[in-house]
Amino acid sequence: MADGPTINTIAARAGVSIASVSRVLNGLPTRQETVRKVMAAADELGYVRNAVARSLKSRRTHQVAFAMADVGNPAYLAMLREIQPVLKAAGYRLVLHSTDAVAADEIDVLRSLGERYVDGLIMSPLRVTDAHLETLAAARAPVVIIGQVPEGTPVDNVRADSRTGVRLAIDHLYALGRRRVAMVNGPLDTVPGAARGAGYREALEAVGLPYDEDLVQIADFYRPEGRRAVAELLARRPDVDALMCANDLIALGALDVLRDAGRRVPEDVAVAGMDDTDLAAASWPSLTSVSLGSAERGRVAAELLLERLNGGEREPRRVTVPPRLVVRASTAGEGHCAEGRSAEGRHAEGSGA
Amino acid sequence: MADGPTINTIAARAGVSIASVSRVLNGLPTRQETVRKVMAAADELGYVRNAVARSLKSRRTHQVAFAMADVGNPAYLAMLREIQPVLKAAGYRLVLHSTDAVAADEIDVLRSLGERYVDGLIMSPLRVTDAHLETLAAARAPVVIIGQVPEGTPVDNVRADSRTGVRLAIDHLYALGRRRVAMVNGPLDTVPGAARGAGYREALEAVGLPYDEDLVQIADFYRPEGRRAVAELLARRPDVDALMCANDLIALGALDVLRDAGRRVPEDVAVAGMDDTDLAAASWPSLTSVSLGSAERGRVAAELLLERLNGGEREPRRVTVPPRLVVRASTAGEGHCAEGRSAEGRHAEGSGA
DNA sequence: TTGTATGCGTTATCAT
DNA sequence: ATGATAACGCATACAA
Repeated sequence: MADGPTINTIAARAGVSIASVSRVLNGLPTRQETVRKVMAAADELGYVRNAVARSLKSRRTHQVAFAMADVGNPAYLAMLREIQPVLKAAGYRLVLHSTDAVAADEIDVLRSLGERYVDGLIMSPLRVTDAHLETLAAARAPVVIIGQVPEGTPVDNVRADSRTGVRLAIDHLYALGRRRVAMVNGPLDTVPGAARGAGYREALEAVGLPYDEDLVQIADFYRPEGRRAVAELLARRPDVDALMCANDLIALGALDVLRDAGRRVPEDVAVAGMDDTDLAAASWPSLTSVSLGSAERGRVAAELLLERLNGGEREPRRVTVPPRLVVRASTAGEGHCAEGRSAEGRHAEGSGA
Repeated sequence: MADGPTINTIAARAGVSIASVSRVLNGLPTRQETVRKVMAAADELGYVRNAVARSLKSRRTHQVAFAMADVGNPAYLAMLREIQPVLKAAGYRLVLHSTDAVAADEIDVLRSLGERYVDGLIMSPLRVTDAHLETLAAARAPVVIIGQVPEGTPVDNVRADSRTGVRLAIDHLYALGRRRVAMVNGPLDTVPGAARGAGYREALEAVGLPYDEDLVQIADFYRPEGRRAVAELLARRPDVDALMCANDLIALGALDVLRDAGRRVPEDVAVAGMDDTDLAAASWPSLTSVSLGSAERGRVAAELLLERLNGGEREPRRVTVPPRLVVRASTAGEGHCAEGRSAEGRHAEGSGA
């Protein structure tokens, strides 16, 4: 852990100037003999370039930040899994921020771009406030937002379409013959909650089912909340034959309650979730879920950012990633584990003994 | 995104020297009037300290790297979830590396410490080779290894004890009256596989059960592999009444197969996993699992690193985190969802609409 | 081809 | 209390 050698050390050792050392290290045209001497000295001394000094000079850190609301959230992790390799391949390091969905923290991250420790930022805020937009406009580095931003905001923007996502699921349930399709939605004052609620109404209308307030139940986006909500719903409307849940955790809660109540899934009640997290494939019965393309959104965001880092200025771009319905046992019915059994062998075991 | 102001800009604006600006910004004793002028100028210009220049001068980046084998692995994520807040609280940023468990990549990360873009590193390698140890010895920044390193390696080291972990589970199964306890282990040439195999033999001996080779089946640490292995095992030994699985994914595969075979869990066959990932609580029946303290190992590693970053030199320390058995429905029996229903409401929903 | 000298934005030492 | 100035390690314009 002793102090490492610098180009000065090498220059002295090789008997050349620091300029020559720098040139050799950067592959600029140099006499063979000099190259040899420098490389030899560098090797012997175990020289490694100082990234900080290099950044100060070049004004590039080759670091990119990703600010997620919560490291523990599977949806963000799906993004992270895609973002990481894209950045790595392009020679960028990833700096991770967890903001706990606190607006002030998110704004701090935006401001901190002025410190110039990263070349750009990918951020996925839960909701975008005016303060966000203000800071965003003054951001000192390129930013890509995963989520909803108002029209005209001068940043690249990657969004999901959960509204259409809900429609996909409802169409599917309807096609299976379900006619009393309830919605267990998240809080309506959240962006996802509002969009999913709207999708539900639209979808019912599209298939010609009446909208019945009795069939809508609000739950926070957690499993215990899902249990509570579905229990209430069942008490009020024991005749439901399908549950559209606003995310996988709520859906898992629904499965718990239905099981306890002796309702078979999917025979008596079909259940669909959203987000298509790892948990959907792990549950039993495995859970039909609407993928909102978290992974793809992450990948696209990373690509947009890289484009801007390399290419420089261009018009802000907006990309919407289409949802996709992943049908599993909780709605399909034939052979509970039909799907959900294919490609989930991706998690290697890593704990030491 | 214009070029930000520097202390020179501020000095000019405030009519003082850059030295005074720096002093004010760092809270060193300065005349009130000067402070006022500098702060005013800084505010108006929206000044933000350049972290790169600062690092070059101070030789501290306030960044720490965490190198995990696979961003997708829940065990590493559990570590990350704990590491992140600890570092954040101490004013450090987190740089994430995913090495895909490739030794060469891990060694690259160790070498890259010479670039001085981080002040320290937490690394969790799948296995530690001689090349690792060599590079480790020459590392240019403090390193904490999560995993097994040979006695005498000059780094802080946090380890799990999966051997004892297996014993906990076997004791539990024995106490429940199970007498034909099979082991579905990972490959024996991996560190975890070897340790868990040893734990199994030990545990059997401790409770007075004979070791029967027929009851041991090897599977890779994935769910489909778990299915394959358990199917073979059942064909060979239909009389097993308990399965000790080397990780949760294998255990989930076991549940699949047992269900298809019409064996009730836990009445006919009890199943235990390892790692206590999120999946264990999501499955049905919920899965009894041995926690190897991934979260705590992460936290301890972060604390050890911080200690060294603040305190400077001291003897390398070694911490072993004890395992803990988390009993759920797959072995407990009374009311399938008794446990596993408590505290898994932690994942907020984050996907935009 | 090579060396000298300057600047990147800070912090810190030294005079004043 | 403040200002001029020298590093920190590197890249490069310019001179030789």
